Amino acid sequence: MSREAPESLTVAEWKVMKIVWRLKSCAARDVYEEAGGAFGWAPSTTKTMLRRLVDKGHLTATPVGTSYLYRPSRPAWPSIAGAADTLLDNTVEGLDGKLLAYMVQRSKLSRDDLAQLRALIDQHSADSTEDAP
Amino acid sequence: MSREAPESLTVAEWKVMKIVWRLKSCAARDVYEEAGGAFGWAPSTTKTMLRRLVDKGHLTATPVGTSYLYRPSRPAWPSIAGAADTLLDNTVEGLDGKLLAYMVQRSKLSRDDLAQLRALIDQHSADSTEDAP
DNA sequence: CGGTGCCGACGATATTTGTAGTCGTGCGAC
DNA sequence: GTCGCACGACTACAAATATCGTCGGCACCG
Repeated sequence: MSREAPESLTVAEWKVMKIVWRLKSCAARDVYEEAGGAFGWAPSTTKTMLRRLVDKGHLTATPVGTSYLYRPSRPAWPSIAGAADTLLDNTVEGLDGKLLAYMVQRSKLSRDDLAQLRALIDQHSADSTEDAP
Repeated sequence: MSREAPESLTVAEWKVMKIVWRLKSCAARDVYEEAGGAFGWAPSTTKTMLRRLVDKGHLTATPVGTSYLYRPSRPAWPSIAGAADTLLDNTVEGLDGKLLAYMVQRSKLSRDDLAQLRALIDQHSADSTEDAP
């Protein structure tokens, strides 16, 4: 079976991915220095994570000299969307409004984002108004 | 620091909690009958989950006759908000706009919810406009 | 050249999850 | 009264996770 399933990330893996996504492309060192400071991980822990992530196909390692250059095999978005799906799925019926509101508040969206979101909402509102017989 | 933070739920635990949240208050039987049908779990699996959830403090069990009545110790909201926090936290800088947009689309919000969300966004937009230097 | 240090590979464990079987017991049907 | 059945308590156990340590090798310093 082709293993292209989006193999969801574990908590520890997210932490590493977040770093690599931000750095775009980096040496193991970059990652474990940051991870060390941020989560108090031993270098080996981070190395293990990197290895696992490569195994799982989340990261790509390009040999460079004696070492590797790590970079995300795919953009962050699919993973985030996947996590969002899970969240929505876990959300109890009727609480999604509250959830979205909460998230809008917690996240600091740019004005652009807010504008786009509003447009989207307007559009949906229109639709649902029409829907209503 | 004491981590009274709502011991986050595992995937399997969410499934159970979702059922109990919906039923509000129920017998083990109610849960494992539903779980059996929905996820194909053996009754024992569900029972284990219930026990673990009680242990972790997510559920409260009130003795009733020879059995127990299970009910959520806390409303669903805090758990959901916690999951939302995690998601936002895991979200790479700059993708939250997209994330919110995605979620608005995926979730089927009621017109009321949409209206409220829009109001919230308008308010934020106003704020951020003022903020703008 | 010989030593030193860093890198990735791999192995080791402790813990958590997911899934399920078994057992003693009391409730209610005969 | 007795028998079986449903329930909760406990146990089991494999797989996944989270965390590290160690080892062999190569690149560079001196």
